[in-house]
Amino acid sequence: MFKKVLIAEDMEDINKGVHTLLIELGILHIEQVQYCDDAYLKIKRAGLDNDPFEMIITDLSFKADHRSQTYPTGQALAEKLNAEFPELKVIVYSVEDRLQAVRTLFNQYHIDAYVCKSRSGLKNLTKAITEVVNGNTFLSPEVSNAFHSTNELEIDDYDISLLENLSKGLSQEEISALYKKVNISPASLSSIEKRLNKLRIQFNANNAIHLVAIVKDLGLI
Amino acid sequence: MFKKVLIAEDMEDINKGVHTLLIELGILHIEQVQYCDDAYLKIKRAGLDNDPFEMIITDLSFKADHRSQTYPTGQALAEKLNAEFPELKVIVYSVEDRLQAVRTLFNQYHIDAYVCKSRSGLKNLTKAITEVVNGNTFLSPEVSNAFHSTNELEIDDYDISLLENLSKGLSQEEISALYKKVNISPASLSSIEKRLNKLRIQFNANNAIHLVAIVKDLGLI
DNA sequence: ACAGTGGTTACGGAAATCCGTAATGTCTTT
DNA sequence: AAAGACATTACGGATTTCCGTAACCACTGT
Repeated sequence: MFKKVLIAEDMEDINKGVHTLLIELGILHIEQVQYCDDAYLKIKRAGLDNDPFEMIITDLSFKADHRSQTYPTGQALAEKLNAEFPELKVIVYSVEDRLQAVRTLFNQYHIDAYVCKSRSGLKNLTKAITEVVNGNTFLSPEVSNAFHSTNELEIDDYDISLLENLSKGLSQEEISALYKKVNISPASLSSIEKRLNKLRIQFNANNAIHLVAIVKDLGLI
Repeated sequence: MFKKVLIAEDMEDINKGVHTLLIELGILHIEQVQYCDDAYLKIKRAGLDNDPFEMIITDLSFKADHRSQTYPTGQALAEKLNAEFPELKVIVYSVEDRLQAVRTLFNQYHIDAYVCKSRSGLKNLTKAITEVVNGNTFLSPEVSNAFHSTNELEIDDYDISLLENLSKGLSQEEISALYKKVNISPASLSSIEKRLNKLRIQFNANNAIHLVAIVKDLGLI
């Protein structure tokens, strides 16, 4: 079992719940922070002191408040940690169940486990810790089909990008202009319309609003 | 301080966090349930055994699963408890910060405290317990304007219904026709447009797609 | 009763979407 | 080099959304 673990979670109650669990698991040195920036600083300092953390358990979303943050989300923190402390084990513990987000965390930021907060969140968190201790990875059942999945054959990164920009409030014309600027092809309004039309048919959506609602529910964006 | 308290909260981690807090507050007899129906049964049984609970701390939303429930939400539970056990102190502990919901809980179901889950949720929960012990009520600062309500820029059930129908792919004209059919007022296309415009401003959304994406992210629909 | 307020409805024009058709481009195959 | 397949772009019109203005209620009140 690990000896030194950090918890990054803005909600006091959850933070406390996880803390109690870690104690029960026999972890001796546990530290807690409520901001990603504090997490980074603590890890950095522990490294300099030659007494590094072995693992961090972090949330994804941290409610913004008066303190401006370099790493506003667990995702940003994971990216930084992966670059600077690749040996540190990272468990993400979040309500988020978007498959695309989970994929990114594993593939690009090389996290070690992803646990969904849910009714049996702590059970899964326990399993995840056990697996990570043994050098394995862990994926909550809620998002287990993020990898060995049969679905979403037809849609590619371009489609995802399109849907994301739509959901961010860009009009199709603005997306066209954006793609022309950053040299993404196809960029014409006509092509974007056509692609969205294909997606609407594929997902049985009545209109763009419906489409975005559906793919958000599916966790594609 | 109370001696016998019940916690109703479906999320394991939060349940555990609150539990630890209650121990620290010196409450001797603490029981925990993850379903509202179990909460009701435990309270009922304790009453029959002449060893009633003095207080319950309950969440509002309980994620539905295979077990079908008589009281699916904390609100339903609060209503029942108010009718059957009026002397039982009730603290609602929820992420929900909709003023209308808070007002209903206090005015109709006579709960004793409402605490918002947030970064400093447990601090407020501690205050709430202290107040309730002394026979007072407590209201989280996040929703403190639920009663001294000068600002009424919140969203009501009509808005939610509108957003849900939008996300289901109905056009504004179809929604208008639907509302006319089932006698929901206002039903005119013009009013629907106006209401959506208000919501767009409120949520800083560029268009209807953006709006639906935002409220889905917020979990409003 | 009369102005004032706020909510509902009506209308019109600008913008964005939806959707079909057609032209152009690119690449492969022969 | 020609033909075919397929992706990209262009264009036009119908529909829908967006947004401002204004008329029409109901209700309030010194």
